[in-house]
Amino acid sequence: MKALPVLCCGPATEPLDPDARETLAARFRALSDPTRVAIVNRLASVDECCVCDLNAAFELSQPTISHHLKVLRDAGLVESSRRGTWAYYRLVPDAVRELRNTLGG
Amino acid sequence: MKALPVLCCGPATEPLDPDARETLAARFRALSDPTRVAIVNRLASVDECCVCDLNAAFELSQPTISHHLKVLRDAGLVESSRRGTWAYYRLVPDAVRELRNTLGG
DNA sequence: TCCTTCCATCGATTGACGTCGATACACTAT
DNA sequence: ATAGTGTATCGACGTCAATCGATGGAAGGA
Repeated sequence: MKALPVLCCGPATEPLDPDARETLAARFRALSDPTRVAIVNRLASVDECCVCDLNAAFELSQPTISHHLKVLRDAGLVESSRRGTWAYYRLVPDAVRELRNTLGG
Repeated sequence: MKALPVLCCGPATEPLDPDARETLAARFRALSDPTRVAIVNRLASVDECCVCDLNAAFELSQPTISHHLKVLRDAGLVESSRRGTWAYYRLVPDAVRELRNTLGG
């Protein structure tokens, strides 16, 4: 996912071309679900988290959690790595920071 | 719409209760559409805007624009006032700032 | 009063999303 | 090999959202 230097909603914002609108909307959409907000929130306080812990933490089926993680991955908000049998997910701080910056400085 | 002091995604975040998850997700969902991002972006640079201008600016039907404005209104991101025949929409800067703050300081 | 303009709402349709069970895949241990 | 566990993907279902045409309502002008 490319960097997104343009602002959308803060002071001194410049007009957005259709591409930028789509990109921004896609990123906000990744956070438009309560479960995904909660996942990101949890990752923000934990640095790294096993999927099995997330499965236990949210009263949702394992495929549903896996789906939400994929949405967050596709949005570039989280990244994963397998170590042995387990998959660990981390937040991508730069992605969150970029998203915050698009809301104005 | 109430204030939302809790952080969701930044450093030193605290766990979110289900209510906060819903509220945050609802606000992000309001920005999960390219047209709504563009509307907010436009309002951020203009201070006030007539609906008729928005209807002209986006190649969508008048009911569709009205629908998006209602979504943004319900999310507390914009507010409107009628003067004569025309309706004027403004950004609610505090709402945007709050949203930015939930992404971390 | 009647007509026109601007905006909001209604009803319908189409497409996208959240959820789950079933299944497939990867790794470990026996 | 075989069994078992942790994760990802698939297919399907129900629900919600985006869009439009049609309609309603408010304000102003002839």
